[in-house]
Amino acid sequence: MYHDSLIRILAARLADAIAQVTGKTPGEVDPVLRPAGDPKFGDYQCNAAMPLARPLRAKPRDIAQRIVEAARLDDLTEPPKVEGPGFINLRLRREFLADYLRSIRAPRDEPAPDRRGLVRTATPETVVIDYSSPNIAKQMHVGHLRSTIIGDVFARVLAFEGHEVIRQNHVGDWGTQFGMLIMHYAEHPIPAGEDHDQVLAAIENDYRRAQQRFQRDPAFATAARNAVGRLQSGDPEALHIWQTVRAASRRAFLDNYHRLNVLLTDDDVCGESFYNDRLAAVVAELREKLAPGAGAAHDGARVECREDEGAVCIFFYDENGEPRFRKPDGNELPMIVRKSDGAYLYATTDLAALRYRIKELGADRVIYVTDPRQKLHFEMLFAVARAVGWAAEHVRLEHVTFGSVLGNDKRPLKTREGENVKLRELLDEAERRAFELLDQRDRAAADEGRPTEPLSDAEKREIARRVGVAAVKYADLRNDRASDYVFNWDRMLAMQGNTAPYMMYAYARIRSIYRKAADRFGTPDVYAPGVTLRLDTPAERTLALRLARFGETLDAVASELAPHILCGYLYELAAEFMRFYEACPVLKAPDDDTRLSRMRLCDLTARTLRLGLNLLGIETIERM
RNA sequence: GCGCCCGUAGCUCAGCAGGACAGAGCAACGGUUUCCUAAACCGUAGGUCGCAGGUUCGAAUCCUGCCGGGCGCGCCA
Repeated sequence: MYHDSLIRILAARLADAIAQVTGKTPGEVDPVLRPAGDPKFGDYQCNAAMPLARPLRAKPRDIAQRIVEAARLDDLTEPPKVEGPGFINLRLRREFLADYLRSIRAPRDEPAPDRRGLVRTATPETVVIDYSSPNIAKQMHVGHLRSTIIGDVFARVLAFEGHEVIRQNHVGDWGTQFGMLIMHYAEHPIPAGEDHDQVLAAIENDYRRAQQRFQRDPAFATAARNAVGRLQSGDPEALHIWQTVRAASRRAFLDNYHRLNVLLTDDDVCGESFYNDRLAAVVAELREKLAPGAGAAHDGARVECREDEGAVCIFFYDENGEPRFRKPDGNELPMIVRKSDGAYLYATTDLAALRYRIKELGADRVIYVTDPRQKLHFEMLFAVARAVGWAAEHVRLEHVTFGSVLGNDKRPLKTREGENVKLRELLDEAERRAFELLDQRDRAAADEGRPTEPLSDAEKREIARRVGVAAVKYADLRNDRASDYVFNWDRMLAMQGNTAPYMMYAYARIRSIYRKAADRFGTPDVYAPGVTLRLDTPAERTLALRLARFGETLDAVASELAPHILCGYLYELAAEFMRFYEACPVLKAPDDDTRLSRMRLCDLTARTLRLGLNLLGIETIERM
């Protein structure tokens, strides 16, 4: 059994050797082990020798040679080669690779769901992830897409690694804007109906009308401001309207989440209103613990809470006593936690939320998935949480940002009318296009006289549904989350290259092989003890190596919170499977042993694709 | 003004804890179907890594400056 990732097994051996050469302990040295830049150099390369040349006063190639001589690698690799300026090139032995993969047991011998041989972390943490967070009384649009699906991948991956994940959907369900809506619905009926998204669209429309009236009708504006106060003091009519609007909004959100195949449920909703009755206490605590002079000094830096121009503010100073944040006029910039009129702000709510997450939910780590414009806000928020003592040193606070979705004009994606593209319209369009493509494909096959497995209309609709959603999500996740990306229908649903359908197709091909195998050979047990992996051809070996790297890939995805690394891996895996598929007949393999070996490689590939795609929140399909 | 982010092939993007000639997909051109789904596979062509310096045995990657684009900066969220 191998519980460690391939790269860690190799790195440990090399660290021992480098320690011998340098006279340090293995824990002190970095083997600088990387996947080989070019397959002709091997599978991995160790770049540790070059930087050692100066301190050891020796030629890098000589050092490399000494490392190679000290390293005990013969059970894992072919004899290492020292090449170029001092690279140590490593090529894994076929037997080791086969052995490593054989330690992945049959699904029936693993606890469900399939972990594909990967063990849970030895140091589980409680991780709160704040993501999606739409505002009520408005439909979800592309602006919510990234936070929702990126945050969802974090939730899935960290839970898979064995952490306790608590999802928090911090919906915007409180604020002055609801005064307008309350006044509007005092005079008009609140929309209702079966189609939750349509109901919410109608509410959003009413909201916009109310906003317009707010602008030009001073009496209405005053009434709306008063309505906020009525809502806060628990006036039954105001409360009823607010609750109805909130419930309608949440129903529509849940429909969207379900369709997007994200994990968020109604239980994960913990909106701004949840913190209302905690705000006063939070401000009181800040005033007490961060009173000027009370000085919870943190490595010289200082955070203090005091009144300024009638507002309760928090000021930040660095170790030299200089303000950490400044306004354009050069004066210091505080975080305001209570306005001069006594009202609280979203900064106050966020402070209450962070306190709740650490002190009551027991978070060791809090991850916020929002756009980068809020960077300054979170910098302040985290500084306060540290200074006031809510976040102990071991608690990690992270603001994870993502870029914008752009249209072809390189401006944030809008409809022709200049509105945000609604999530629902986006998914409808994706499904429609996927269905059309399926039809085209079948017609083309018929024209060329190629046989196809006939699909019923219901099957086609289901395939189009899953492919459409998968294509939208994958097209987003495959990009580095920090960078903006240009949204393009044709590219996304072209379904060639690095797209979800490509990987789903690879998966469907494997399932098809297994269906045919069952017809011809019964159901062979490819995980039986006698079945060995024969990695005789280059295509088989390449595929096997990729399969063996799944563990180290997931480690990287989790530690860098980078879904696109998983996308890249799955694309390489699918592409290498496609090459294997062309080069190595499975059902018509030359002999029984080879056939079973290849079928097992196929199943390992299918399991890896399915697990990997599921971690991205994408469902596989048996046929397409 | 201060701070942060971005600039890699015609297009869309990887690579950026420094490492061997800068990778992929799309588009272009050419090829593959008696064989497990051609939503596939193989091949050709295409780049002064925004510009200029610096550090280094070695820079797309680190540092500085400049050019171009975006974002943030007190009672909104």
